[in-house]
Amino acid sequence: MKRPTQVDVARRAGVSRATVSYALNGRANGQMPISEETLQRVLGAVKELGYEPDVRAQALRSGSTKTIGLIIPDIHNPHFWENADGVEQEARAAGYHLLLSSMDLSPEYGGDIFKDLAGRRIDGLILMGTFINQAAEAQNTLAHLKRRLPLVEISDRLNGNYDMDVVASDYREATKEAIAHLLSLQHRRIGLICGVSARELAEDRLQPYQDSLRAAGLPIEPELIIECGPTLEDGYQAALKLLQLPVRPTAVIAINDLLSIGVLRAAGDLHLRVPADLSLVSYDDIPMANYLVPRLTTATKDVLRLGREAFKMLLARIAEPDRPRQRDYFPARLIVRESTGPAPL
Amino acid sequence: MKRPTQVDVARRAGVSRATVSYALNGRANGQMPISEETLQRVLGAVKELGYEPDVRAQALRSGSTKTIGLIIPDIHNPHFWENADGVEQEARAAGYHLLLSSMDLSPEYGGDIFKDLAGRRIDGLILMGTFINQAAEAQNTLAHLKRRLPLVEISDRLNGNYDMDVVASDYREATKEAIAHLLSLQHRRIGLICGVSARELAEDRLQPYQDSLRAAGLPIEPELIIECGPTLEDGYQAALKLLQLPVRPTAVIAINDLLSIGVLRAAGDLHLRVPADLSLVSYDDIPMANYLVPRLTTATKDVLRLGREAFKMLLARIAEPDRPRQRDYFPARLIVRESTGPAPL
DNA sequence: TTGTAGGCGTTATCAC
DNA sequence: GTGATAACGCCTACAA
Repeated sequence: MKRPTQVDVARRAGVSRATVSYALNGRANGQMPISEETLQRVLGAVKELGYEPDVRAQALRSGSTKTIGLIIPDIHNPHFWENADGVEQEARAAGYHLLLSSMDLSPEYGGDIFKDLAGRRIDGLILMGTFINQAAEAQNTLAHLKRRLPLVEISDRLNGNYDMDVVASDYREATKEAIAHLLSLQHRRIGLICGVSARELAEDRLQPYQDSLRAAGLPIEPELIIECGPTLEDGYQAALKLLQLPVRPTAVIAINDLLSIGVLRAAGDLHLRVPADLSLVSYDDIPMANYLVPRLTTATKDVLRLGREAFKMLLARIAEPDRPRQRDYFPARLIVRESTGPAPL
Repeated sequence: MKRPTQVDVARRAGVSRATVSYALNGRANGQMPISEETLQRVLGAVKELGYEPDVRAQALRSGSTKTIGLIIPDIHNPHFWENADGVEQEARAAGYHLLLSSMDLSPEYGGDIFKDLAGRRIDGLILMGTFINQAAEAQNTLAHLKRRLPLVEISDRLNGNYDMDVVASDYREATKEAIAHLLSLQHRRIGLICGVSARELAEDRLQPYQDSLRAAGLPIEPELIIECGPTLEDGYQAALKLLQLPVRPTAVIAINDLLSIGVLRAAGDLHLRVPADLSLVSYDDIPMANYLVPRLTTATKDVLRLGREAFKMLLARIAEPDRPRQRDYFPARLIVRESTGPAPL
């Protein structure tokens, strides 16, 4: 069963193809006036035939696909879903589609997305995480990209290397808050579980962690900082190692809530109670964080909003490719719940 | 900066457009032989110019977009993400893209996907969950759809209403196992938290729950069955209600692991220990289930495999639209971990 | 082995 | 106001 095309509609309505096109879109632009009667005839024919414009042809002709790409670092972390949610909400409202790709699925820099956009399938791209910065090769690709494609970054720094639009929100201040919080609870040995898919993703926590400790006159002990991967198991193993140190830390900062679930599990295995024996702070405030036992003390970004703003920015750049670079910053803050308490004696 | 097209490549290589096309695709079919030398010239030109075929034009011409749709019921449940993962893995390998849509994002039957396919943007569609069956209107839409579009269902029943390919896996047997497990632990009051986005999604647990209890000579008490929504908070509230009943159940079955997290939280709030005071069984075996405290006793489907098989089936149907209906069944089973134990006295 | 020509369904530019 | 006609970039008979 073949689908009806504009030609069929035109025939059915007794007009030409061009007229059909005008009747359907031209009106919106207020450009081409169409007589009310023809309009109705066309619309009628459209309905009778169940005609739907072919997006592919439209895209080919108009150059725009009404689709944007979104690259996230790790599809298994709920944190990034929320972000995608925000982008999607806004995109949907604007009539755009979302092509989601995750770095851990397609390791070589979201290969598929890049291929897609090379085939002009997307009108713009939102990148999450400055980790793209790491490799020189990626730098090149990106610089190259920026010339052909509207790009927005959701980042943890306002001024990355590229001259591109950015919606930023970092955990620097929140980390200072967190350390201050732990210090005020008399913690002096504070471990850090640094498990992300790329090192750069953790800079905004690693740095202030060290700074704050130094500022408090505490030593930075390498054995207290564990780098690992981004999975639950990674968090679990890292915590196991950390908590079996000769002198156990009394508090642990895990770099995200997902890892924290692994930490809680490790604490359980070692018969440590949280927060009585061990305090735990993490980041992201994923929906689950407030339902775990204990509820997590965690830092939060308004991640939904971040996504929405990123899309708005992208849309603006699509509309006006030469506008000046935009930047936006949203603060994060610490939410104290139940996983932190006074250090054991 | 305009992108290079086939014409540019042809000019650069000193051949005609057709030759370029043959050099790039014809070879695969073994149809059109091309001299090695020309091939190299073309490939060289492609590389120099950084030419990438325009997928839109290819799609328009060939009628195929190499993209399939996937509709999942609830984007916030990790369980469905894993499923999508399976589909994506297989799809990627076959050079297909995935357009993901979730019922809770676009309530009217994955509106976007349907629009996409109307605009011929997808070559096939995978549906998750027989819940689509519910409304008569949806029935119609679907029957209509099946005529134009390869369709595969990932379902909990082998024989749905439509004559369409299906990859099935239900929790019937696993539920019987679960109840038997609980009964053997001396539980006699077993609550059920039935929180899904659509009632039909729970049939394979609700039914055997009742059957098994009856078979064991136990009454079906309506107050022990709570229906609620699919979110963490829903699970939490439902559990709170259930656990504050005049005569408390000693065991609870939550219809999925996400809800279970809410249940654990509620138990915590009421100072009930799991499994000492309360046993908990759930379903899906999301990655987190094995890291929660306590680790969840839960039923598992090989959900990754389900996704992969579904895609393979879809691909086969795309290739051969009139092949006989295919069905596949994969069993689920119960994994006993730490959240179940002997009933308190 | 390679080139020519026509068409996929739309939209934009002209005349009428 | 409306109707031809030419692109958009690619694929594929068919002819050379």
